[in-house]
Amino acid sequence: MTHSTANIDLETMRASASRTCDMLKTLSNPDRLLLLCQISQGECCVSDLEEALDIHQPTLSQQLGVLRNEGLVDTRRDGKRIYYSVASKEALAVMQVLYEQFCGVKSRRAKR
Amino acid sequence: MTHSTANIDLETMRASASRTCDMLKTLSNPDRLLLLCQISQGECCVSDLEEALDIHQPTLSQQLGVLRNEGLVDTRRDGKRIYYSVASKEALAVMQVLYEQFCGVKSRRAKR
DNA sequence: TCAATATAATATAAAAAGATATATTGAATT
DNA sequence: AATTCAATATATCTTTTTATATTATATTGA
Repeated sequence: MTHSTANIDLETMRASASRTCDMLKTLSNPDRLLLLCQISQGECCVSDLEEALDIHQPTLSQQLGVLRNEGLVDTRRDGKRIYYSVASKEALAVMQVLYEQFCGVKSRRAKR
Repeated sequence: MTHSTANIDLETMRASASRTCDMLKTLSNPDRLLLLCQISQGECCVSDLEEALDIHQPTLSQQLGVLRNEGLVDTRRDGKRIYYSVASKEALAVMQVLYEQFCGVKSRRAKR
C-alpha cells in the first residue's frame, strides 16, 4: 500500500483499463456486435438493420440505445427514419481487427 | 423465418459474432485485461503479475483461470513457478489495437 | 391514422465480484 | 523420509449487479 512510482503508473493503467473495458463490455453482446458491424460498413437506418439482422424491434431499439449511451454511434433523423453511424474511432479500429481475426479470409495462414 | 440466402449468411455472421463475443467478454474485466496486457509483453509468472498489478492472490489465480479456460493463455511450470504466455493470436491482435487506441501516444491526433 | 422508432416496466435468470478458507505441488531442510 | 515453506490453484459462499426477453405504450413525422 505504499505510494511508490510503480503504483502511480498502475493507477494510470487501471484508468485506461477501465475505459477500455467499458467499450469492450458494450461490444460483448452478439446483437450489438452485429449492429455495430453493419453500421461500420456505412450509415444505416433502423429498418435496414432490422431486416439485415432479424432482430426484433424493441430489442433492436434497446441495444441501439446502449451503443448510443456509450457514445459508439451517432444518429441523424431524416423524416421518419433515424440513421446510425459509428461515432468512435476506437470502436472502429477494434471492429476492423475483429473482422480480420474472426471473419477474415483464411487463405494467408502464416505464422500461427 | 424463411430460409433465404440472406439468412444463411446471417447464420454465419451470428456464429462469428458469438465466438468473437466470447473473447470480448473474457477481456471485459479490468483485472483480466491488465493481466493479459502484461503477459502479452512477455511471459510472466504469477508472482511477477501479483507484484506488477497488485491484485491479491485468489483473485489473480481465479482470473488467470478464466484466461486459461478461454484458451487465451498457455502455462508452463518451472519449479514452484508457473509461467503464463499468450496463446491466442486473435487476442494478441486485439490487445495491440486496444493499446494503440487507449494507451498510445497522443501526439499524432490526425483524423478524429 | 399509419409507419418508424423509442421508452417503460417487468420478470427472470444469470453471473460477476470479493472474501475466506483450504488444497496441491515443488523445493528446501532436518 | 518427514516436515515445512513458498507458489499457485481450487472451493465455497455472499452479495450485488447485470442481462435478456417480453409486452405494452409513447413519440414523431408523413
